[in-house]
Amino acid sequence: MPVGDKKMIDFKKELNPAQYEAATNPQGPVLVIAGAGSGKTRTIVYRLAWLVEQGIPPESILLMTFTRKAAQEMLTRTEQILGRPLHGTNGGTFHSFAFSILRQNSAEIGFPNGFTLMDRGDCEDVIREVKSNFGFGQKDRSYPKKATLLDMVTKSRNKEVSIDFLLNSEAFHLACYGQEMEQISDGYAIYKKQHGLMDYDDLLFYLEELLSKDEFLRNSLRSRFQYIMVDEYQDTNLVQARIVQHLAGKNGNIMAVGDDAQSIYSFRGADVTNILKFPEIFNDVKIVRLEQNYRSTQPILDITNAILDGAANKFDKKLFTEKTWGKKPQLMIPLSDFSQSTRILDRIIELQKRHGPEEVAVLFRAGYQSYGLEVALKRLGVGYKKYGGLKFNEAAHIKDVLSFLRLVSNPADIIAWQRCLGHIKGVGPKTAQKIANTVISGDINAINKYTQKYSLLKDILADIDGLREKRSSPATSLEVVIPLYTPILVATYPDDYPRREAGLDQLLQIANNYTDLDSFLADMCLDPDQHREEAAQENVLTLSTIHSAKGLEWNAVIIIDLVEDRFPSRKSMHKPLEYEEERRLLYVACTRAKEELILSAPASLYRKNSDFNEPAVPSPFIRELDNYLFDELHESYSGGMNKQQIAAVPSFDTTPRNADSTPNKKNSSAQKLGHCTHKIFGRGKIIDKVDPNKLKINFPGFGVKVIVEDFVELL
DNA sequence: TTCACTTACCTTTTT
DNA sequence: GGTAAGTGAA
Ligand SMILES: Nc1ncnc2c1ncn2[C@@H]1O[C@H](COP(=O)(O)OP(=O)(O)OP(=O)(O)O)[C@@H](O)[C@H]1O
Repeated sequence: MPVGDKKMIDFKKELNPAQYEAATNPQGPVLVIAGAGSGKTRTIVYRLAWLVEQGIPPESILLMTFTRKAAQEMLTRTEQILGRPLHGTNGGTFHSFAFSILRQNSAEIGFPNGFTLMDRGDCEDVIREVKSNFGFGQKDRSYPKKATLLDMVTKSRNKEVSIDFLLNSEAFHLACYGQEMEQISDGYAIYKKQHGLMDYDDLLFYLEELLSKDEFLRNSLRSRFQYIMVDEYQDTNLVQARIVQHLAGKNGNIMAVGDDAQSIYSFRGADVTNILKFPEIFNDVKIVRLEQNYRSTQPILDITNAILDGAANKFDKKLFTEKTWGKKPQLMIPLSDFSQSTRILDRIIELQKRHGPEEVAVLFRAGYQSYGLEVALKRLGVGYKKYGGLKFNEAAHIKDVLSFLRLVSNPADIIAWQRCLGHIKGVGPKTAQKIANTVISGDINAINKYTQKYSLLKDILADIDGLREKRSSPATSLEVVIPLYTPILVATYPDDYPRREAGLDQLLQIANNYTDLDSFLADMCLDPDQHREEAAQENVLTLSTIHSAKGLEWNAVIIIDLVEDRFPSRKSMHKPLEYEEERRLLYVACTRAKEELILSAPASLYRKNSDFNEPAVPSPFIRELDNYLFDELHESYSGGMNKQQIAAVPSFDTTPRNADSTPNKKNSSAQKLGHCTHKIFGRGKIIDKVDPNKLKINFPGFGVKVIVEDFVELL
């Protein structure tokens, strides 16, 4: 018997009793609902290992996660535990799973010639096309932009509410466009269908359609996937939950895992009621709660609990840890976002010495917030990998090249035609469409007329036809397309083309991993992060958006730009539901830390329009925390970081100021508002009181500023 | 219809 | 200070 290197796993030793119960009871529906760091992911991994040890065929296991990377890591982890490879287990996202099923059954859902997946930019292009075909918003600058329109269209789809309802509930200022948006939405759907295109939402809805109408397929998938596990269930949307029901059945061997306090994707239609109602939807659900946090030290847990305590709807999480030791989190107040980069850089280097380069991460709300730090890191030669933010395959030159390959696979893809042909001199969107229609119709004479007029067109068409006939691999195809495209690249980006050429090389590297063109093209949408892995250096610092950091952990975590307007983002400030989601986002961020947590709230932000540093207020989530939860460090004008002198700095008091300590709004027109002084701008004249606690002040030499009143001293 | 120029408006988060 | 959309000449 080839027992060989097979390890014996002591499940009882590796798991606590609740985890053990969840991992080793595979029959029937199970819900694991528990706080951050309580070992939910670990439970899934051990369940996988346990199933395989019991002799369950790996290919009868389906693992759904929120990124492919997460799935991959869990499978790798399982292999390590088992001490042998795991073949045939299906792990991925709902979207990638849906794609794999749909491409084999495309005719059944009305795509007899297959379909092409669109990324965000393609969808926006279609929206623009549809909008202008309707003639909506012509010459009207205030008309919602294509990005906004697409947001509303997909959000109404994901939340499964009408556009009117959506606008009334969360974008009231757009409510007057409801009728036209409804039309755009319909037009968008028709356009996609006509041109063999699908967006991310279509994958899910068509899969649902297929599962509900094709009983044979449903049953065969059900018997194929006997054991289903879904991670991060709090961030699934309604249609995903229905897909799970189709696949598992109400009595199926389904394990859902999640934490309602970590729901951070409602902006794209995720609905936390999925996890809360799970016990009602499935039969005889075994509910497992985990209460021990194995990740973080007590002081970090204290601050994360305090962040949740401020939530409008309380979470009943009582996490405890045995790591009762540990450093208090630090709140750093650099003088500006500019100096934040250097101060943080100092800390990174110090932390990496103690924890190792890979055990340090910098997290932020939005991708652009790390730009300053990235410049500083590059200057010092500190390696890093970045997750989140701008996507490699959304860069114009990558999309250009890919659009050639898309035409090989789907000639009906007008959006791709427009990209390809748009670079020919004298050809714009309209001509491109005409040419495309001619090519599709196969009218040789008409095609020849065009190729005579546009010499480049001849080469393009010949290459596309050639590649289609030879059924060339993705890499071979790129090797044909890139030389064709390079002159265009050089002409379009005269100062920038070397960098972009390098990007095309990287694309070629990725293409080498594929034999099938359609899989390659789909994965460029479904797994937009793989180029990062491709180029990633080992054992380096991580920079990541918080969304992309979900489920991960590091010894030391730094969160930057924790100031009002940036975190929470300005748009969420006045929308209670979004505001609460921002709070959970901060909770997710802080709970990534095992031993050290540093929060940074620069005292001023550089504003491009005024070309000045304007004072910034720490995030309300920070202001509302009790001071004993963290140590506060302020950057002095000489550059060092000092423990705060309580009296010398403004207090971040959340309680409204006493009315008599500030000028009275009621009489502001009649009454003199007086003067004040500010740390940076000096003495100024108060012009007006705006918001509940902000003042409009004219500082001689600096101009008019709006400043939170805590930051000025009234005279 | 295309393209180069001008102007308005912001810059979440992701499959 | 960068993109997206409108303007007007060719
Ligand atoms: N029973 C246990 N014994 C030892 N370590 C554990 C145990 N359970 C979990 N851990 C460790 O705690 C850390 C957090 O676990 P895990 O990532 O599974 O938590 P999680 O609940 O998925 O967290 P999150 O919701 O934040 O993603 C990991 O380092 C894991 O190895």
